[in-house]
Amino acid sequence: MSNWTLYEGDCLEVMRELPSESVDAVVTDPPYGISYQSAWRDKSARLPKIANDERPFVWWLHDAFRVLKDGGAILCFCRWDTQEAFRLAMEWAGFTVKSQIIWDRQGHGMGDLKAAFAPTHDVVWFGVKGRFEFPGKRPQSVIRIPRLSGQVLVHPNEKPVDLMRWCVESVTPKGGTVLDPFAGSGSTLVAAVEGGYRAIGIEVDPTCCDIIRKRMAAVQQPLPLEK
Amino acid sequence: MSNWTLYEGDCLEVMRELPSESVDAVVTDPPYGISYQSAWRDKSARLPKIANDERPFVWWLHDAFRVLKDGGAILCFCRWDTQEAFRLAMEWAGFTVKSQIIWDRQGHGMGDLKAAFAPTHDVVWFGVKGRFEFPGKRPQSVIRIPRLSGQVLVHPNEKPVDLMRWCVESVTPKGGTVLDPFAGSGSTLVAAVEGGYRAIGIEVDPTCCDIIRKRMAAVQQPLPLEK
DNA sequence: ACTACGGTTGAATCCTGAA
DNA sequence: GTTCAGGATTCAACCGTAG
Repeated sequence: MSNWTLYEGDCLEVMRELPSESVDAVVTDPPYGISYQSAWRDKSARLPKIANDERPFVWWLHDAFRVLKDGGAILCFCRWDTQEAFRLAMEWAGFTVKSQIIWDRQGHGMGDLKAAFAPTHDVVWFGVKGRFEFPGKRPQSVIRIPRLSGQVLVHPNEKPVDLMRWCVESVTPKGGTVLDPFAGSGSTLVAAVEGGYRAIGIEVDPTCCDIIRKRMAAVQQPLPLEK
Repeated sequence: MSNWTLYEGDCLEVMRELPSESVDAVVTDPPYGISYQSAWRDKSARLPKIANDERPFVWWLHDAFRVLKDGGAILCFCRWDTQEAFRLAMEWAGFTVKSQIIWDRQGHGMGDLKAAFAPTHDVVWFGVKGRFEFPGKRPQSVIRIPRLSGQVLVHPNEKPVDLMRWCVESVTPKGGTVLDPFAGSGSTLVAAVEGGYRAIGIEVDPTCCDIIRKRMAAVQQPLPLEK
């Protein structure tokens, strides 16, 4: 039996079916706007980008709270200018937001070249349900891992596995279950399963799902041979 | 004639008297609104409470906007959990908040040891009035400078001069005027004057003012002798 | 009286870097 | 090495007051 599951479907619908208090941690990178189903596919289809398409997609947080065990944790990626929406929604969903974590990715995109600092970081909110305790050493609020370069990307928003491993290991009890409702390129699942955790992923885009299954097949190679 | 001025008094009263559009940059570290008092050891050894620290102290922002030249910038330090108050108030005062900057100070205090990441960063909001342009290279959003330890003067939160120099140089035109309405230990003034800028400081605490004057006297040593 | 709540006090926690 | 102080804290315990 496999220690990971991928649901191909809308995360709101899938999460509704997941049992309460069944996962130890939620680690995810939700979309910001209405093109959340697949920013990637939209891009290749050359849909025009709407300037104010920055509506944070927070509706999964309610079920995320229900599905999480008491004493469990959530790590939610966001951008500096949408962070407050996610922080508020997390609180409203029942989480206690305990920390702002900074992913110092050391490389930047463009932004406003004239009048804005080159953004080399992303924000990750850390929230808890009930009384949480770190499974290991207390981690620090800044994590410095270079972002993936454009050429190795299989997904526009792909996170380094090292980063996701740090996330998972920081907040999940050994062997626990990690849920990523926006699996995307699957880095969270790879990191979790490689680290000996159980993983549940949800992804609506079929192309992404194919990529995830391919990546996970490689991970599933006999673990003892690795490392 | 000196290239720096220190006003000993309440920043709201002093700023009211400053002429409009007279400074190129505001760089400051206001009371966070966390009612902080270090409670290590016994009561008698405690440092004095920071004035105006009960709630986020944002009332200076209105005059800060007026006093700033068009095209000028503001850098405002805050903590992750009070940052939103300052961002909102900056926008209300007229600034356009362009960037969130992270000071990775690489050392942390205590916080919630069980259920919060060790906070090793502070947030700095970057706002502009009108059309701003960086005087030099476009800076990045994460600045990594170790915090001071041990040699604290009076404030529990003295900033490294290197950090303030980076702040001042990033946003102030060469030889411009920098205003710090919460001069505190005076690091901003030291950094500005050392860098060939003009500096205006305001500080309400007489002890802090003495320390600032002492530090600035050292800075005023013939500059050519310094490195 | 007994609980409920708000405000204040001090103990305790762990990691880092200086001694 | 090894000890030790110190840290933009949080939490529990303890009041006093109010309902």
